Amino acid sequence: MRAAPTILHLDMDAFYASVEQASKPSLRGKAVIVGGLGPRGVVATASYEARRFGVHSAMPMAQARRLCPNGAYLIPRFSLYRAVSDVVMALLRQLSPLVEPLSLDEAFVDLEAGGTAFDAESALETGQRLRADILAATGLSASVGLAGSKMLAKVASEEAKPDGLLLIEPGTERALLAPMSVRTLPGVGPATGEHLRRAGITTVGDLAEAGEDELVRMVGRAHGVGLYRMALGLDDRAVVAERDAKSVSVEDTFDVDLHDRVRIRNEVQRLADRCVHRLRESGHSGRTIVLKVRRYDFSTLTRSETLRGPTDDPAVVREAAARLLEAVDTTGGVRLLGVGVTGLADYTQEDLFAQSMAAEAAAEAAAEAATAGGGGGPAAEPDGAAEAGGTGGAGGSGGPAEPTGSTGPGGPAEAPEGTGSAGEAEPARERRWAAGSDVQHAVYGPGWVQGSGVGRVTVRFERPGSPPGRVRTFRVDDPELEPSDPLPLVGDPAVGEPVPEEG
DNA sequence: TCTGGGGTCCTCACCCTC
DNA sequence: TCTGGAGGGTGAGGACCC
Repeated sequence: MRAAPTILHLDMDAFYASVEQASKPSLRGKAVIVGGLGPRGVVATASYEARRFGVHSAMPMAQARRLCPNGAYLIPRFSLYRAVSDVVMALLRQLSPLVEPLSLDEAFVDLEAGGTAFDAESALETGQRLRADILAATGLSASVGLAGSKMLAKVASEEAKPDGLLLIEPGTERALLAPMSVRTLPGVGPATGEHLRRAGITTVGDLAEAGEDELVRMVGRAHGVGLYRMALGLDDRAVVAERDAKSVSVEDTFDVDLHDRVRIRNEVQRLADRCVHRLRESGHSGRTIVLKVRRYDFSTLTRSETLRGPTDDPAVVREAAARLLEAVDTTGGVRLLGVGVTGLADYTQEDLFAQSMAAEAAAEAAAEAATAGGGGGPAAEPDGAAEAGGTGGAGGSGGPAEPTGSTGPGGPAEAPEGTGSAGEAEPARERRWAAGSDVQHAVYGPGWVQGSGVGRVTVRFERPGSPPGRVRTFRVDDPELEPSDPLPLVGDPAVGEPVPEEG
């Protein structure tokens, strides 16, 4: 029996760029590129207009600017994207409790589990209604794929893009997949694609013909078996609503390579603090600390250390990261540093310590209450507190040090939370306005920064739903100009108001 | 003007224990 | 007592995804 095509894959079209176009009416129909604007930035998303110039995600910004010199280049506004994503995910959850978000703009939905679809016809209806609902709620277009498995639903939505819907009828999978490039399949990236190409395998049909044994020989057990099954259109992975995070990390690429060892150490400490901040926000602690270093030549290495128990203590993570850094040669320069924590838990070593102390205290109290002078002491060592002597860590630099009893609960006061730059008092600095960011002017109202430089900032005054607005230029320190929060794309009560023409 | 950030999963090597 | 193999934990790196 074949599975009914009731797995839905939703993919918002050019999400970040589309949100920017919806929020900035003057950019509709124009090439919009969202990404890092620094000297080492890359493209996160390009609008379909920009893609016509050859711009695509993960491309270096400098290259994008050469290909599309007249595009609008904007920094990402994640808070707005997250808000829009929440609206979309809520619509999906009305269809089924089994919604598996993959990112802000993508998700799988098991329609059958939600009772909203049971065959091709009802699935198509649901998909069309969903696209209409998303458009009404956000003003954005989405593509929908429907099939009997996650892999095929994703292939379908990819084929449906942009702004389309495609259902893969059960029984037609193999014929549909056969002529497609191997790169269509999830898990086949540039390296595997090239590996297969050298063996004369370029299409999904070639993969199926090669056979499982050959694929396992070429790309390894897990990957080979998976590829072969996908080539046959087989995929029985379930839609999973809740996934536990497995790691938390932060990293920074520097505009220019760092050479100064002291500066590098300081950056690692800052990253460790940021990482712990994120770790705590997510309600986790972790046992393995990972330091990532990308050197001047783009070679990347990681060093890790596993502690005896999970921690969310900034001092412990900082010390571990510092120890790991000591073992890394940074001569020549460092372009990226990162600190991460894996082996996540929802308790800490300190919790266990506190538990064992409480258990001991209770045992002592009980013993005292009994006051039978025998004094056998607490019988059982609480297993959380019992620590085997050797850490068994081979090789490494001195073995993992203990999670410093000295930095107990509460953590050190000097740990800066968040990303703030070194907390020295600085003289008043020229205000900086990032392209694409939201502003509010006392006279002209809401707008966004189109560009800035030589002491001037250019602002376009428009809002979602308004006609394209006018551009005005101000001094960067104009007191009437303030940064502001993004406006909602749909349902902004002020949208009816005209944008002031003259001031 | 080369190549972000935050993840997941897999593989391999090495060491240790049973 | 010695030896070999299985299997787990750890550390490092690579590929991939959005």
